[in-house]
Amino acid sequence: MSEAAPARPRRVTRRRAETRQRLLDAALHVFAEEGFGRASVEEVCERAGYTRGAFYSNFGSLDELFLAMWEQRSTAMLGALAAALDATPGEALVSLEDGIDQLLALLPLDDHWQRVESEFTAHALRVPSLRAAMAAREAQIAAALLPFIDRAVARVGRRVVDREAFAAALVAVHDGTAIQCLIEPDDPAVRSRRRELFLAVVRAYTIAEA
Amino acid sequence: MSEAAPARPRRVTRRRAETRQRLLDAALHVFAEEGFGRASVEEVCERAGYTRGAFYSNFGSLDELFLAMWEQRSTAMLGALAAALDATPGEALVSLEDGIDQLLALLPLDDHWQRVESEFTAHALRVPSLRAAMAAREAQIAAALLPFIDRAVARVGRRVVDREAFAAALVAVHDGTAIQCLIEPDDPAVRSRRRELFLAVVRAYTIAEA
DNA sequence: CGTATCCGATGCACTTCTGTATGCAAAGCG
DNA sequence: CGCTTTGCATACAGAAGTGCATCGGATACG
Repeated sequence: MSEAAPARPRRVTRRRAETRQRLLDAALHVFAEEGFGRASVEEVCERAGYTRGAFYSNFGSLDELFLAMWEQRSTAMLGALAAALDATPGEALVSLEDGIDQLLALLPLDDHWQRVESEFTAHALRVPSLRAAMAAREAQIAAALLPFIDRAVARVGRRVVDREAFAAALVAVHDGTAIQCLIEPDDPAVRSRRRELFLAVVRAYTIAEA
Repeated sequence: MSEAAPARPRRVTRRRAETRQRLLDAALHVFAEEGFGRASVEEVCERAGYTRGAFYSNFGSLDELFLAMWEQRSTAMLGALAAALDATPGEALVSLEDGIDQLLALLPLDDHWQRVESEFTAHALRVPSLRAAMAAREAQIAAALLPFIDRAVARVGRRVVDREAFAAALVAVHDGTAIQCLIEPDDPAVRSRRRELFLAVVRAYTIAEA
């Protein structure tokens, strides 16, 4: 499932894993500061405290590194989502508004990540193999999200009509409003409009349970 | 309002204007193909049929060129919008669905521009001066859109409740779904879900006139 | 037409990045 | 405890880009 191993995937020693992780962490910062397009292997390594030898021993290219980064991020996000849902007391019904607020709290709007991801998305659209990888991953995430959506919607006493369409709508609204929040981070109206839009979408794509 | 003049703004001769325009046109293609981050002055010049001398005589940097490009684009878009506004036959009532279809037809989803703009947006978020310029321009566009929205909504027999919020929601939905359309350009379901989402938003932010 | 002024080409010195090939220390294994 | 494998540093050769300074042909203009 995962990407083809970089060079020689002989074993995954502890040392190697740590180096990999530091490179990944450094890369996020470099991408955020310089932009994904202007980032160089050199700078990522320097920031991580390694040389290019370490990089090419762990990844084949910056693209490959990014895909690894994305997998980490998305699995972590799914994990957090699962944890949050499990933590909520069983069947307690919540108001729709409260449910939305809880959902929005789960989407942290990390500036760095948001910027990097949108930039990489644009980049991936240009490279067929990357686009395919991204679409596949996207589908995987959406599939993993569906059961959560059902549960969350049930908690506010509603039922989803078309799950696929609803999931796509949520993603679109999230992406679109996230950009606005980043452009004008200090305007509270942007945030409240974001909330309102989420509310409207949930109302439109679900119906109140009897 | 516009940026500081590139190098020496002595005169705007015909020759100079043409060179400028060719550089701008070439840049759009290069940005679209290579990505804004990976594009080089060199390649833009080569594609335009000039050397770097011409470039630095007209622009101070790629950023500066892009801002010029953006101003051109957005003013052209506003012009087209105004033209469409004037061209629509007076008061003929249309069904909501037809209205949405007409709206979607007006948003051509130009691949090149869409990609370039989203990438540049991410880039601009990193540079305060660029972000300010972008926010200002964005506000200007939104203001220009408002009258169009009012008229369009009136034509489908409805009335907007909160115009600002509605405009922001439309932009967010447009941005979010545009990305999805670019990621999976061949999936018709994506397009129809886009239409459905627009419908839902219009229904949520407007009320039927008596 | 003649000439003063532009405009872009050309050449250059410099920096940055790439990818690989080789070497060496440390970690794993019998 | 010695030997093998692993993981990263270092060295190297070269490609590509940058920004400037200078020059000559083109252009506008009286």
